[in-house]
Amino acid sequence: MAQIYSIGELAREFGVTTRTIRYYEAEGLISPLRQGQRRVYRRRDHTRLRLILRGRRVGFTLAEIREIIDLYDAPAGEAGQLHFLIDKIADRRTKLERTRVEIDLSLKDLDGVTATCRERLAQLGRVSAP
Amino acid sequence: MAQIYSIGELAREFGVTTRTIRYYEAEGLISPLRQGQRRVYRRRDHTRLRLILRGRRVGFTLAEIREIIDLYDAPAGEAGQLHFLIDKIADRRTKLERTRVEIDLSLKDLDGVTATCRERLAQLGRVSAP
DNA sequence: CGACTGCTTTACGTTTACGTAAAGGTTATG
DNA sequence: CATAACCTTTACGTAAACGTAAAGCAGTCG
Repeated sequence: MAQIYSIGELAREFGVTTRTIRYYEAEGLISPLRQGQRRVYRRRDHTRLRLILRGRRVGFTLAEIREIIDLYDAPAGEAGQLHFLIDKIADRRTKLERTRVEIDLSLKDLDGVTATCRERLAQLGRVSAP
Repeated sequence: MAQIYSIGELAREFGVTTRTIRYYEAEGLISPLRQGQRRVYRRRDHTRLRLILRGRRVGFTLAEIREIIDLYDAPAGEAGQLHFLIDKIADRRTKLERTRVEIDLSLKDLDGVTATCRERLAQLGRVSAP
């Protein structure tokens, strides 16, 4: 029952190209198994890719994403490493929360523009078709 | 009382380089006045720059930002243009709202990682210093 | 058997958003 | 008057994140 995927299946599901997925592998973000030449992706790779793409959409660079993944991947080690990871995550949280605030501000900006548009439309209506 | 700024002042205030500001001008995003050779920025340019930088931080490309700015800048014209602008803004809103959702999901992801870290730390504590 | 489909590697190309000199004009300051 | 401290243009360079093309192997369908 162990779900596996080919690179093409993953690409279709997530709406990216196979090039992108191979690139992430080359950058050390995913490590699929192999059956002969072929890449074989497990559930954890699937999850990993989902997290990577989400990270990208919220504005993280691949380097930032990798920093978390790397640390999370091999933290069997010392407490120091774990604390370091926790700190890194706090950094990412801070960035995300800032971005959230900016998004809310941007939404207000856009509302303002829309309002101005509607006013002008109303004016046009009054002038051209009184 | 009309506030004006030099390019250096703007750069310092917003924490960007003058190169960035000149680049935005070359890309048609800002149009400062000139006094001789020198660029002179008014309040509206100041506002414009703030909006551009915010747009960037929330994940818009300069092309997306310009599309709004361009349309907003010269919409004295027809109703069709105004409707087009309103549609574009709706697109941007949609994108922002999606990003917001993804940010919330990412925050949950990060919380999960942190929780795992803390558990492992607790285990380490129990083992190495019982 | 041949053509198609899907995978592989290698490698150069591209876009975006600037960075980084280089070479020079202009205004204030010691 | 020279030397900063600004500004200017021109132009080549760069990092990130892929795109795209070439050339080839492996299974499978008619």
